[in-house]
Amino acid sequence: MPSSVQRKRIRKDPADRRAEIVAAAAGIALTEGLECITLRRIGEELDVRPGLISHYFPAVEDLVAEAFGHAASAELDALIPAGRTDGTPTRHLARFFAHATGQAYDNISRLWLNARHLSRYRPVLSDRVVAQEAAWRERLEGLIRDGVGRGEFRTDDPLVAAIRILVVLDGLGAHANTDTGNRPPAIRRRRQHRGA
Amino acid sequence: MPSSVQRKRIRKDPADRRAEIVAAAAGIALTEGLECITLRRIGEELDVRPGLISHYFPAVEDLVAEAFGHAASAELDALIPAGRTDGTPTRHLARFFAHATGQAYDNISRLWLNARHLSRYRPVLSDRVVAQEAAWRERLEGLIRDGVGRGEFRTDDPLVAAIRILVVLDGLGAHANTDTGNRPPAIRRRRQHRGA
DNA sequence: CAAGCTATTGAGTGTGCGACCAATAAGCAA
DNA sequence: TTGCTTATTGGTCGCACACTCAATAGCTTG
Repeated sequence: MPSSVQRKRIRKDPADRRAEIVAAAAGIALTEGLECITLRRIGEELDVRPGLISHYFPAVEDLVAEAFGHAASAELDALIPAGRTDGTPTRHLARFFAHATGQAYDNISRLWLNARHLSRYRPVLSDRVVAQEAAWRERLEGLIRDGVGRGEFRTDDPLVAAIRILVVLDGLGAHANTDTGNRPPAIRRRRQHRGA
Repeated sequence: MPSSVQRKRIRKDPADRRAEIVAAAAGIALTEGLECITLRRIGEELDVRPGLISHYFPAVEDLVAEAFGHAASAELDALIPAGRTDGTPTRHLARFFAHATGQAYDNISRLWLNARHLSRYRPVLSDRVVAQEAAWRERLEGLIRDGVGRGEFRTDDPLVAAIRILVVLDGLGAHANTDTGNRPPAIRRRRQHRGA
């Protein structure tokens, strides 16, 4: 009868189980950090033996990379929806800045910081990071290009403008783990977008 | 007679030994990363038993923090000398930019990235990072303030200008582990300094 | 209902880590 | 030279990790 002493096995469809593992790992990555993605930790999260995680991901590094990709691309979709049809570019960009400079974005900043550092040791993760960087850049560039087309923004080079925005965002996000909360207002204040 | 099978003990002055340990740890931190600062690794580096490192640093975390502080403050001194008497602020700032955007700075970028991430888990290190951030900010602010006093730069708020520079530098440095080397020239090109 | 496929478990291996401590010997002082 | 202080060693302990694999049991199919 005891639920913990003898647990009933739950046998799931492999695809579902795999997705479940990735989702759990992505959650851990966001809240606790990528190095907390261990066979034991994920197994505990899903109430499953560590060996099962190994079964789906023979090398943990692959799960780490997958988890990062999952979390990062989900966040990107939330930040700048993929198939924008509603709203103006200006409105979308404003939403982007509002979210990306808010406190709720701290976990994402931490994740990027985490992933960029860990990339030093994990080639598979590194590839994912590079891919996500490209995805974010392209999505933002597309938005800016759209705005330029509609006469809402002015810039000679939407790609460079996008990169500049992302660089500043990365620079601000670098302090997500150490910030004591006393940024000068001039830094905290959202920048006006401005041509190249 | 074999040097490795039975090593002659070398007994050093505690202060010297301690400094030696910190220097070795700082070197490892720069080249291999802060998580490679282990009792075994540092002991090997100095050809000494791991227990000795424990003797000087009962908690490894303290050594990690010390090593980071050592490396970071040494780099700051190399970047912007403490007691500037030679050269103009413009020249010093130019030197600063030249060095901080060069490839030789990659190890420093990696170290900052490393430290900022690890700060998430290591409070002692976190304090050091905050302190070094302040030191860098103040040193750069002093340089800018000097330049403003001499009429070489123009800005209403040297502190904000310094922070902006550092934020961009952090943003660029975030990619030290993943960069594939194909940055658009417009991003690579050193920015002109410009008033607030 | 029976049989087979395979998702899941349980148990074990080897590695590297920080921490701890009694024993040892280097160098200084008497 | 002798003796003392203490820097240094060698060994050990417990823990967490990834990875492996034979045994087990849930589900589906005939």
